[in-house]
Amino acid sequence: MDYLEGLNPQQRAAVLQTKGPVMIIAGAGSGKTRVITYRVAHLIRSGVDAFNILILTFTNKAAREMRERITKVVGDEAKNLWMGTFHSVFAKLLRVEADKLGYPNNFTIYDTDDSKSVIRAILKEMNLDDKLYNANFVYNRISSAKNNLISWQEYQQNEQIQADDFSTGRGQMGKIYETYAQRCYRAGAMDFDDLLFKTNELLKNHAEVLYKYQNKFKYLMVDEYQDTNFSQYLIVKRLAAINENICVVGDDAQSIYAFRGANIQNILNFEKDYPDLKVFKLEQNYRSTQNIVKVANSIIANNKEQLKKNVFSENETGDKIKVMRAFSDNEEGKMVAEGILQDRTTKGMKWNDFAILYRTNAQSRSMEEALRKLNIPYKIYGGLSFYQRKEIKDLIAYFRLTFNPADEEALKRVINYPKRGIGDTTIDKIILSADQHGVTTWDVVTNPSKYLDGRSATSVGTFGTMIQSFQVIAKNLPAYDAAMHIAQHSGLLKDLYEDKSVEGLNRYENIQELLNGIKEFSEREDIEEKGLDVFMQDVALLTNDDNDKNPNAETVSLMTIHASKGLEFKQVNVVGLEENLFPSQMSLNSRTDLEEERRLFYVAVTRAESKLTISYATSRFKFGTLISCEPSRFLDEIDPQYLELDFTARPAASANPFFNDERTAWTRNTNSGTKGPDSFSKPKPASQPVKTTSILAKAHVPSANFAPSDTSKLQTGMEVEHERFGYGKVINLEGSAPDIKATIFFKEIGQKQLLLKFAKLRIVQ
DNA sequence: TCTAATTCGCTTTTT
DNA sequence: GCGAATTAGA
Repeated sequence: MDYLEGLNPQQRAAVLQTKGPVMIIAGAGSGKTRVITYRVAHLIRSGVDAFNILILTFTNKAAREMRERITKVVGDEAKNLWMGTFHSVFAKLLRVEADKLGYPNNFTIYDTDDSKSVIRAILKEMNLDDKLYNANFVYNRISSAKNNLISWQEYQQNEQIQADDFSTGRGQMGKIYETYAQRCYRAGAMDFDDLLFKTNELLKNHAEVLYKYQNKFKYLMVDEYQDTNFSQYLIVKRLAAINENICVVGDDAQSIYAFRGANIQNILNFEKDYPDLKVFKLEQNYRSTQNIVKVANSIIANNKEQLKKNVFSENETGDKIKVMRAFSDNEEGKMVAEGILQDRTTKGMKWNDFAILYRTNAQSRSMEEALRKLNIPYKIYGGLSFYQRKEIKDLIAYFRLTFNPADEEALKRVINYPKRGIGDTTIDKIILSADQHGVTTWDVVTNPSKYLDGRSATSVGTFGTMIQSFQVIAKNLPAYDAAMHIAQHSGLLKDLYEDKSVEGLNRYENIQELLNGIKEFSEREDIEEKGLDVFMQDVALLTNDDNDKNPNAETVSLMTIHASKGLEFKQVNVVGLEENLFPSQMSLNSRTDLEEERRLFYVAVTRAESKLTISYATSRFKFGTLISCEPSRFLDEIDPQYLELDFTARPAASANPFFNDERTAWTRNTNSGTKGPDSFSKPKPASQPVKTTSILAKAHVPSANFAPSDTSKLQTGMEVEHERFGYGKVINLEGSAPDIKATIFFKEIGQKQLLLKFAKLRIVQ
């Protein structure tokens, strides 16, 4: 029981309460992971069989780390715990029970791209306006229906939903949902939401299955409960119904996934579901300085909807929170990078003590450039995952098709890659025939002469035979050999090998890396079945951090705030505190959305242990144009006594001629700044609307006599006019006709490289 | 059917 | 200002 020492009274009480419904409200940095770890350890030490414990986490990484920590306390017994994300745990369960839902056990998991591609195809077939029925919109609408357990039948029968759709002119939504669901079913595929939706269906309609898992999972724990959606909520509720040994852990202040269906009410209403609920509040923050905790509290105090708690810290007071103003996104990057460099030198810190957090991935660019200039090593988390790269998806599509030949998205992806003369027309015909004859696309591919005409039938038939040969190989060879065989005989490896461009080389290396990964899998000793099919089962649910080759490298971390949840760093920079960026423009229409943004800011701030720096820029590039920005309203909400302002930045004189004094006058300047942030807002002249107008967004208006000149005599130093880019000076010419490339510095937009044969230029002099 | 050029839409976050 | 998707031309 030594693990109980070193826990505070609330933590200890939460660990010891192993029976019945329990809710642990864990403030930021309050030792939540420790409590979960020790609670599980305590369950096992008290005689509960690890096989009877199910722990649901939000990310694979969290599950992995938790398992490691539990292993340290209880040893190898931790291997027997069921632990993972909702999606991975229930995908595993569905693979066992799939036949009860009419699915094959080796069903494919469609990722978001697959789903949207299916939707796009349906919209095309139905001849619907793809502006009104935007694929993203349709996908989100179907996704949110599924997350609320509304089937396509219920969707079509629900008067409220129908009225909504008709009022926006999208009366076909129900039909699209129906077709989408049937298409997925025909392809033996489930999308991300189906993994939860179908689990509910299974538990609801098959009493014996429900009973089996209720008795298997006698103890349930759910981490990050504030981020669960209705579908997840009901799975948990159903599984816990007999024993009611259910423990949820979360923090309503850190609920940041409502946009994808998470329902904060799940945590706020938990008490209603379980009247004899025991609630434990962990309020002491062990992570951050008092100033950081107080700033966080003053931010979240602006939210109306929240559970009462008092997060406090007994750590040192710490530095005040520094607020920096920059004049552009690039300058913001420079200030952040210089600050990091300086602190590392003067305080003797390591690069991985620092993190830069931002609202949107697009912001990483200016940060990266600044870090690179100062030779600071950094790593970007998030962004395009390894498994989302085109070449990886291509090879995996071959694997998918091998094990589930009904998988239409995989078929569409590779039937003509590498090129085998099977064009769009033929592919459309395959899908159409499948529809008309009520068979799968695979039936068409394997009986081409029955459904298709001469020439295309031959090439399709050859493709089908090839996939059939892969099926034999995959059945008889270990994962790595099978994968290698498919990569070679599909022609994919050769195709990439022959591409000698930099990107091509990269793609080839990525394929090698995937194959290496499969090889490692083949050689693992803790897995008995080592077929490629077993490897494939997890692939769709893997994310970027599951492929982190060097997690302990000494680098500065760059990531979105969402990705930073659960992490901590000695020093944190939160950047881009601007209206329409943070809070995001999308959030400004409703209180609930705005409150979610505020919780996001709360999450960002509470990642910091000893030093927090916040910054904003008064102008930044967005969609390739420069816009001016106002400081975020969140800055005004912070209690100013904890802040220290750094408004020393001056616009660089030569960097951009369009930063004139008139612009800088818009924003607060140094003299009022140092006294205290009575307001970060710009003075707003009544007559002149200055709201985020794009000062350079307007296109260049060509002069009246604009006509492209003969550019064959163009020389360095000449002044030219471009139809859209405006006036500029030629600073370099390279290459030989007709491929002469000109480097031109345009007054309004800066340097550009143009190919003379394409560019329409008028020579001014 | 394939390739290259052009247009489009995008930037909120992700299992 | 980028990558995907669409379109035009061979």
